[in-house]
Amino acid sequence: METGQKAAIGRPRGFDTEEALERAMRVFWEQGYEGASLTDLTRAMGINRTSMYAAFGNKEDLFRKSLERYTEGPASYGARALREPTARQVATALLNGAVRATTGIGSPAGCLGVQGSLAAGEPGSNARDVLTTWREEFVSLLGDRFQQAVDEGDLPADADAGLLARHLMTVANGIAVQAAGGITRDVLQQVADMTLRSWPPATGPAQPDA
Amino acid sequence: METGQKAAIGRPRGFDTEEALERAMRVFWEQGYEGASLTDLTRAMGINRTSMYAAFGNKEDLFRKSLERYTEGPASYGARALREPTARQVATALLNGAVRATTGIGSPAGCLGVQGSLAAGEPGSNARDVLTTWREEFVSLLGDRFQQAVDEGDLPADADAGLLARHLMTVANGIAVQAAGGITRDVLQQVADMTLRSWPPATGPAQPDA
DNA sequence: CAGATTCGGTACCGATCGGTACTGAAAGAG
DNA sequence: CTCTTTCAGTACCGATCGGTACCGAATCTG
Repeated sequence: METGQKAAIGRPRGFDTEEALERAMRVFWEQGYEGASLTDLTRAMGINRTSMYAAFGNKEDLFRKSLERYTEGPASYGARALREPTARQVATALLNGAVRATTGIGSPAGCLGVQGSLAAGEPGSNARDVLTTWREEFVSLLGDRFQQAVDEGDLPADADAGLLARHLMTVANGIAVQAAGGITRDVLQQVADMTLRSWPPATGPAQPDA
Repeated sequence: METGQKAAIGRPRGFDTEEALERAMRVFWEQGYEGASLTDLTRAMGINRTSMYAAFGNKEDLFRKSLERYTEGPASYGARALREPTARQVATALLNGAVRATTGIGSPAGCLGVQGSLAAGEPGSNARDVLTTWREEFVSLLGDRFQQAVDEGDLPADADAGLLARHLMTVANGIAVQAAGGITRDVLQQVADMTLRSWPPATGPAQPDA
């Protein structure tokens, strides 16, 4: 109904839904779910409240759709990374992509999937849970990809695919936090390079102290 | 005035300031600055609004004081880590401390210094900046500590102390994000161990692909 | 054209936001 | 005791929150 076949009858919509969603996404990205008011959102979208509710449902729906757009836009490096031919290339593409996406010159600093809502009061708890699920789904896919690499002999047979995925996600999310704090792209790229230089890290028992 | 010499005249305060601050800290920790309403805070503190304003100033002051208490309480592992005798022990204490603090059984999941406010609207921008400064101050201290290790020969002469500090902070903050998403202590400890197993990572040119 | 449908805009809903004036009681000094 | 100070509580402030009823205008079908 909202985005199905375009209704043949009635006055057509006077604004570009995709353009409006793009602008809403950026507000959520910059200010988080709770920090983005309807006034902030509709002002950035260039439409009024009524049109927003008619086109997107409510604030929570708008947030979900913004996250979808974010996934297919600024965060599409994640899906691309999963399709890289080797585990090392997957890791490299993921961290490089995270650095680029969280420090884009024309985009808000940080990652919508992290700073959109980490902790929230009751009215924002749904948005927080949506983001948690969003992150965990990616970790799961990443773990599957690394397990495939183990099965193919691309990673050592005793490698813990899930742990490698969790480790990489931890660094990627850490990069997002640094970026939100204003750390520059070149510094974060050095952090990513440093992580990748010792990747895959050993999964076995701890190495003795140097 | 607020916490100086106890005024000899007038009715004495009917609640424990430290206890009330501890409870406020936990609310900010769980719900973030914007997600914690005055009603949430005062209800948890067991006092009414008037008493809170008289004792702590306003919501922003209460947040700052909660962060101070957090620094000296749940986050005191940071200062302790800086006093470890070797750079490796500093890194180990920091990551192990982060894992423990963000997954404490009786405490909210995650780190107040991260999820307290990463992105915010205008009314919460001060709190966000306070936390950014808080994190950056620690990175600075950590960098100083590693530079000292370089000077002492505890780290290689060509090691980039600032970058090592940034890298470690990135992992620590990433751990906090995972913890906020409900990831368990043992998994995060494995992530920390994995990071420490290849620490200090090489600072030089990238190693060739395996 | 007539009729149906949706547009964008205003004005408003009850609830909650952070913050404060006011009040009567409690506890100090003298 | 009186006087002063601060307590804790209620009730309220204007502003803003997310969300909606209503409107005239615009644009479709037939």
